[in-house]
Amino acid sequence: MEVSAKYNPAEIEDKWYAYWMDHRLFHSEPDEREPYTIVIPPPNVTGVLHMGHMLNNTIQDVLVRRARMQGKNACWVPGTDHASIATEARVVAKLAGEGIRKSDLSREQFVEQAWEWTRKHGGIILEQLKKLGASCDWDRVNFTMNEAYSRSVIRVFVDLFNKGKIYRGVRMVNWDPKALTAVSDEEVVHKEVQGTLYYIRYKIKESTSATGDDYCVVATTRPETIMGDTAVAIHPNDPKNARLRGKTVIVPLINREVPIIEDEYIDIEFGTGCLKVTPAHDVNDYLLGEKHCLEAIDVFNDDGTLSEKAQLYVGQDRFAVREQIVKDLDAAGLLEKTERYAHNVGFSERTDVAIEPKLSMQWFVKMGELAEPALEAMMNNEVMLHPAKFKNTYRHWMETIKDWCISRQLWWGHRIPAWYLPDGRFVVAADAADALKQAKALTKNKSLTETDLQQDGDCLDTWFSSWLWPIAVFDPEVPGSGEDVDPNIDLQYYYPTSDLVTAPEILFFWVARMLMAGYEWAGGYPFKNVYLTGIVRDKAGRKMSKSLGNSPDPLTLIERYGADGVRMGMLLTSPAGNDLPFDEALCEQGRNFCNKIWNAFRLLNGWQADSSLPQPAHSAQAGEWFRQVLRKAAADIDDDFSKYRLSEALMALYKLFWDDFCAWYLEIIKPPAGQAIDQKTLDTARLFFDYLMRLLHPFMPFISEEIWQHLNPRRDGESLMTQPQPYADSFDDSCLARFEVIRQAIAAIRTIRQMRSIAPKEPLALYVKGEADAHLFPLLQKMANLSVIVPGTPEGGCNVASFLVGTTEFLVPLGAKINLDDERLKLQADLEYQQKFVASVKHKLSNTGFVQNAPEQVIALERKKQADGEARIKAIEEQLKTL
RNA sequence: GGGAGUUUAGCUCAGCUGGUUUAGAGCAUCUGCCUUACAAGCAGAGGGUCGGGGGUUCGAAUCCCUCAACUCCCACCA
Repeated sequence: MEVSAKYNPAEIEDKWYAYWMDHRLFHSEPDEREPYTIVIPPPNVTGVLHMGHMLNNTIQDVLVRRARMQGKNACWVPGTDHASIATEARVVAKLAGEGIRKSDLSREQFVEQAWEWTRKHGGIILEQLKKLGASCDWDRVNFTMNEAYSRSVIRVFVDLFNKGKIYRGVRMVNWDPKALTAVSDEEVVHKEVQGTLYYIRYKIKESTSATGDDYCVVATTRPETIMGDTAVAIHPNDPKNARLRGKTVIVPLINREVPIIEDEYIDIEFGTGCLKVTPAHDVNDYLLGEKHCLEAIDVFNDDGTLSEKAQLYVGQDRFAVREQIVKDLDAAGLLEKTERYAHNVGFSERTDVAIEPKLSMQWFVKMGELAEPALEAMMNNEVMLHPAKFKNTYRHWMETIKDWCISRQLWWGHRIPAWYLPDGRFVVAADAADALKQAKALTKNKSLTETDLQQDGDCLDTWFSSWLWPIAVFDPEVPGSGEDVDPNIDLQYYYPTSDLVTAPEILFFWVARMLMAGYEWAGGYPFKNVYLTGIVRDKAGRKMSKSLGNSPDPLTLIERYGADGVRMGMLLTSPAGNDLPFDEALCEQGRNFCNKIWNAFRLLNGWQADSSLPQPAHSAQAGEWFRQVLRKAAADIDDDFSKYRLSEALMALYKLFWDDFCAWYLEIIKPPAGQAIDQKTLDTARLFFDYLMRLLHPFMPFISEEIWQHLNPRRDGESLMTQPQPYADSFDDSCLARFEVIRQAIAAIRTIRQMRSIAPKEPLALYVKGEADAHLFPLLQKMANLSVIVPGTPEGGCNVASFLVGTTEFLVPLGAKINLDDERLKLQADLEYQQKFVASVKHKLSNTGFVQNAPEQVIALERKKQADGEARIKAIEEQLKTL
C-alpha cells in the first residue's frame, strides 16, 4: 500500500462519508438497545453554515459518535426551520430585485414564491453539515413547514385555545415597521442611542397671563408623536407644577385641547416633571391612558409613516417628521430648548429598525401555567444545564414571564386557524370544514358556507412551531385527538432525548418553550441535558457575524485544514458556556495533529516484522507502561465526558497521542535504521494504535477511520464508527510513577548534552547513586544513548555532571567536555533553591499552630519534604566538594 | 436601574469541597538540530508575588468583605 508523506484530508473525507452513507451507518431504528438521541437545533431553511453552526454541530457529532461506540442506539435527527420573518424578508428582497413588491402579489402567489425559494436554497446548510462529518440520520430530515409537522402546530394551537390558554386582544405590541409585523419581546434588542430631549411648550388654555404666554413645558424624545397626545401628566405631589392642576393645555401645531392629569407614575425630577401622554405610542402612556380613560390616537401607519389621524405630515416617515416638527415648533416659538440625551431604544432583531410600540389586535399565549413545570424541571435538576450558572438567569426569566405574542403579520408560516364570521365573532378549528361546523352551531344558521368565513390573515411566530421540535420530529400526530390510541413507537423510544446542544442566546426563545411543550403534550421533559455553547468571536472579541464580515467561511476552512482539523480547532478552546475566541491557528493545530497521526501510522506501517527476533527488554517495558497509560487516559476521558468537558478530553487525547505514544512509546520500540522489528512488539503497537483510533474517533472521525481501516483487513461495511469505545478501567499507578522517574532522568541527560553541545549520537556513561528501579534500565539506556549504567559513583569523582530525580542522584562523567566553573555555578544555584525550600518547610513545621492543627498526613508530608530536601542538599554539597 | 458571571504565564484556559514539594496545560516565544515517520517536525529552555486592598485560618489562587476593570442577561422613566 502506498501511503503519501502528507495527510490529504479532502479525498479521504469524501470517501469515508460516502462509505458511511452507503452502509446506512447513521440510520437508527428503535430496537432493544438503550437509545441516545439528539435533535439538531434546526437552522434556518435558507441559511448558510456559519461558525456558530460549526461549533454546535461538532459538539453534537462528538456526543453522538461516542454514544454510538458505547453501544447505544444513537439517533441524531436533522432538519430545518422555516424561520418566518427571516425567510419572508429574503423573499421580499429577492422580489424587490425583480421590481416586484409584496403587495403586487396575492397571498397564494407570495407563498408559492417562498416555497420556490425554500426548494432552491433549503437544505444547502444540511449538505454543508455533511462536509463537517455530521453523523445525522438523513432518513429523518424534518422541516417545521412539512405537512405533518404543520398539522401538529395547528392542533397545538387549537388545543391551547380550547384550554383557554390562547386569547386574542388589543395590546401594545412591538411593531417592526420594516417587516410590517409584530414581534415578541424576545425579538427586541435594546441599544443605547445618543438622542435629544426636546422641551416643548404647551399653552395653558385657562391662562390668566396678560400676554397669554403661559406654558407648561414637556420634555420628550419623540416630538413626532405629539399629534397623538391626549393628556399631559404631572405628579400629584409636585409643588412646582401644582398650578397646572385641573387645567387644560393645548397640543402645539394641531391645537387639540387635552387635560392635565395627575399620576404617581410621573417622575418629578425628570425633565420638567410634565409628561406628554400618547397612549397609542408608548407602553407606559398606554397604561396611563387605560387608567385615566384617555383616547388613544394612532398617528402612524404600519410602515412608520404618519397617518391621516396625525393631521400633519401625513405620509412622511417618522424620523423625517421628527426633524421637521422640531423646526416647525421652533419657528412657532414653542421649542424651549434641547438637550443631548442617551437613552435605550428597542430595535428589531431581524431587521434592525427601531421598534414602534403600537396598539394592535394580536394573539397571545398565557404563559403562567405553562412555565411552572418547565421552571420546576430545571430547579430540581430533572433537566441539567451545563454549565449550571445559567440556572439563575433561567429562573429569573421564568418567574417574571409575560404572555407570548404569537401572531405575526406575515404570509410565510403557519396561518392562524381562526375563522371570522360575518358578524365579527370567530371560531378556532383545525381546518375550514370544522370551522364551518362550529360556525353553524354558534350562529344556529345552517345556510352558512365556507365563503362566509374569513380566515385570520396572520401567521404564527416561528418559535410556536419549533417549540414542538423534539416531539414532532418523532410523532407529528401529537397532541392527539384523543381518538388515536396507537402509541407512536418512535416517540416512545426516542423521547425524551438525551442531550440538547445550543447557544445561550436562545435559552428563552427555544429551550424554555420546548420544556413547556414537553410537559404539556409529551408527558415530560424533552431532553435530559442542555449543553450551552459559547458564542464564537473573532480575535478582537467581537461576535462573528455576516454584517461585520469577520467570520471565516467554514467550507474554506475545511478545504484548507480538513474537517478533522477544523473540528479540533473548534473544540480546543470551547469549554461549555465559554465564548470561543476563534483563531485559524487553532485549525492549523488541528491539521498538524492530523499530520502527526498520519506520520505515526506511516512509521508503524513501514516496519518489517521478523518473527525470529526476540522482543527487546526495552520494548517489553514500554508496552507494560503504555498499557497503563491508555487505561488511565480512558478513565480520564470518561470523567471529562461525564462533566461535558469536551475540550479537556480532546486535549488529554492530544497529549496522549503526541507525547506519550509518539515521543515516548514509538521512539522506544523503534528498531535501528534499516532493521526489522520483532513480531510481538509490532503486534502490540498495532493494538495500541487501534485503541487510540477508537478514543479519537468521536473527535476526528475521518482520519481515525482511514487508519483503522488500514491497520487490519476489514470486511465491507465494517467501520470504526460502530466499534466499541474503550471504557474506563483500573490502572497501575506505581508503574506510571516508576516510568516517570526514568523519563525525567532521560530528559535531564538530554539537557546535559544540549548545554554542553554533546551530540545525541555520542554514547555516555551513567552512574546511579541511591534508589532506582533497575528494571527499567534497558529503556533508559536506549533513550539516553548510554554505553553503561553503573551503580555508585565514578572513580576520581571530578569532571562529572550530576542531577537529582527525587532523592536519587545521577552522575554523568564527561571528562574534558566539562567546564568546572559552569558546573559549580549550576550546583550553587540548585543548592540555593533547595536551601530556600527546606527553610520554608522548616518554618512551617516550627509553627506550633500548624503542628497542632493540621491533619497528620499533611504534617508527615511536610516532614518528608524536609528530609528529602536535606538529602538533596547533602548530595549537592558532596558533589561540590569533589569538583 | 436590577441580576449573573469573569479577572491565574504574551494568548486561550485548568486548578477553587482550603494543605500531594516554591501554581499546571496547549499555543506562542527563545536556544540547538533538515537525527532515514513527521521542519505541519525533533530535543531543550525561559516565562506568573493567581486584578488591587483588607479579613478568617496554623495554612488562601481556593472561603468572607471591599474596590477596580471587563462580559452577559433582564428592564418601557418620557
